[in-house]
Amino acid sequence: MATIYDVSVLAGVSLATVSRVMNKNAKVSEKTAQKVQDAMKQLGYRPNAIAQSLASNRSNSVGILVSELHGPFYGSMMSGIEAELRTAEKHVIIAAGHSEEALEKEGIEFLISRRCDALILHVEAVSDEYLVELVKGDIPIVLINRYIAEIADHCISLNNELGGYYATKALLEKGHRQFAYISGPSWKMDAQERLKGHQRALKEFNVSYNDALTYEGDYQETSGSQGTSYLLEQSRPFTALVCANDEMALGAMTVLREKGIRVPDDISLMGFDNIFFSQFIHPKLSTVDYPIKQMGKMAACWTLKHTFNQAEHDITHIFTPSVVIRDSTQAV
Amino acid sequence: MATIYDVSVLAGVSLATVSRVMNKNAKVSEKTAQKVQDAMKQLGYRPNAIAQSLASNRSNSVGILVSELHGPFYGSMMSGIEAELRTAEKHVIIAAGHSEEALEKEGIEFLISRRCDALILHVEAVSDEYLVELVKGDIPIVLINRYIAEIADHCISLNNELGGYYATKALLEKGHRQFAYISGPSWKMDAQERLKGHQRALKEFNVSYNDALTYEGDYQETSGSQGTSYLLEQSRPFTALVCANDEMALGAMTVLREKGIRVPDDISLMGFDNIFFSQFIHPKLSTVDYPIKQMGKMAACWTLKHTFNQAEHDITHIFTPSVVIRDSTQAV
DNA sequence: TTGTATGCGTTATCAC
DNA sequence: GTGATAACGCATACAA
Repeated sequence: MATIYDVSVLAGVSLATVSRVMNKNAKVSEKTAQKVQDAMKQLGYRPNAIAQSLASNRSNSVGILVSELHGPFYGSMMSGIEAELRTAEKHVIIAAGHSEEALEKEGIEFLISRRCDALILHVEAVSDEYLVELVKGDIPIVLINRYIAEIADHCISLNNELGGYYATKALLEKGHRQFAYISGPSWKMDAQERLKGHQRALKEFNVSYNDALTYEGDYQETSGSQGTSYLLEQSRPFTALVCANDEMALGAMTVLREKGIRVPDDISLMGFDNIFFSQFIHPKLSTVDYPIKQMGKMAACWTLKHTFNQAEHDITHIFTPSVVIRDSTQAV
Repeated sequence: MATIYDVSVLAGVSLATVSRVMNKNAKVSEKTAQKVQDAMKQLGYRPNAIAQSLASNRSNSVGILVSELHGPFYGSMMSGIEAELRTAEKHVIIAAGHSEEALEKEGIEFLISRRCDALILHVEAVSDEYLVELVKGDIPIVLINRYIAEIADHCISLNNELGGYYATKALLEKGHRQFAYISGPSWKMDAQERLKGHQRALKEFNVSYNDALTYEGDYQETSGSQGTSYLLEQSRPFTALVCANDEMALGAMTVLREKGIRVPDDISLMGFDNIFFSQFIHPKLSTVDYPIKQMGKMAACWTLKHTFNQAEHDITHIFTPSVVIRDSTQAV
């Protein structure tokens, strides 16, 4: 693979000059520039980004850590980030943390070791302290879907508690008083918050929260199905089933249908996230909108502002969820 | 950020020794090794992967190019690749090509410039010639979902034509004789192949292919909806609707339901890909299984074999699709 | 077993 | 405007 040196020889100029025409950061005469361009083309020269990074101490890339590479949620997030960064001619480097502390740390190490100019992290397993410490380092870091007071200006998050509150309140206002709830993993902050919001809404309407009608899922379809089966077996009647995310709501819907329970006639079903598919399933799922794509975009803007000094971006740190009522809920 | 030099000074040894204990590739006495480890810990030393790459000419990472970062198809593919590579302690660098020639080339350039040790490409817009040429370069490249005869051993692909054939044949065997078809973008190879398979099956059963009952979609839900509306307007009856992928089938299902047309009672619906969601929608979608996750895994194995000399992997180059009959199809 | 010296492909700071 | 040349942080052949 041709190097800058080869180009300089062929063009009959110095290394420095070749570098200059590549980066257009200094005056080079029209004539020599042309010679260099020709030489580059002739050799099929491609700059070695690794060497560039080492020498310049910047890589024009931002690292992204997500829990999983699949799934509608992370997909939207990655797309939102990438789209914004691409317009700024920055690249993304993606790693997966799999919601495990060791892997999340390893992923972060990897991204730092690759000398990303900034990091966008969706982490769930590492501690607040670790993150606070990390942020003190010399590489700009922004957290997505996580709020830590001490480093609030590094956080782009959704008010999950409010979302949980809205979801349940919407049902309460439709007259529902008997609730079942399928939560996310209790160790995940967002799952906790959403449940808290659910409970707050219940309290506000003087409906007692029933622990026996709460099931802890893992945010996947299958656990939504299992949870629903479990809840139905409790033989305590409920008219509304709130799920902590759309995937589990989908699993729930499948089981309800199998058991001949009609949605929303017999049971109203509420999801969370508003993943793209939720509007295509039947009945169309009522849910809470999580503007993850915009948040990804915002995180990308944050990095542009803090790393690449594009000061024109206004950053929204906390996003507010909104209820989307479709066909899976009705008044009781 | 501490460098290897700082560590060597603190530990009172040479640069080379520090390098040795990092890479464990040469004998170092227990004692000095310990000193070095301590120094590294004390300084919070992290090796600079960029510098390592430059010096050693390998990066322990493989580059992946996908069309989009979102969507169930690419999500599964990326996950499959990453899972396999992680067990081999290799990292993954992902870029998006957005099915546009310029962006795909740019993405490839990026990955090469980052000195990935190998590339796994899902490209749709670049030409065969370009790829053949690319493969001649010094970096190992494997293509996923694309078959080019000249470089067949670099391809991991599905027999899309056969999939299309199976899909339609399954319906024909159930007695259907009036078909409508929603295809993918006609410039995409896999869309062409699937359509060909569809036509072959029809021919085999002496059913004439009707151009007026074919709609070209873009593989997205929305186009499935649009296509279905269009086909219905043709007022030429059909009992079976074959979609070139599951997302479009989902869009189709939504429209059919809105128009009061029952699936499968009035119209049988067939998808393609067997995305995870297809088993959770109602009625459960009959489809053609595209083992994209395993194919991703296989592509990863290919790179391990060709780049990192892990010869133990047996590579399957062409995967065979299989029909999955669920609830959206029935005999006529 | 350990140290020295050189090179990897660029950028950037000087001079001229 | 252009050309030497010293970094950048590490790996590695060669010595010791």
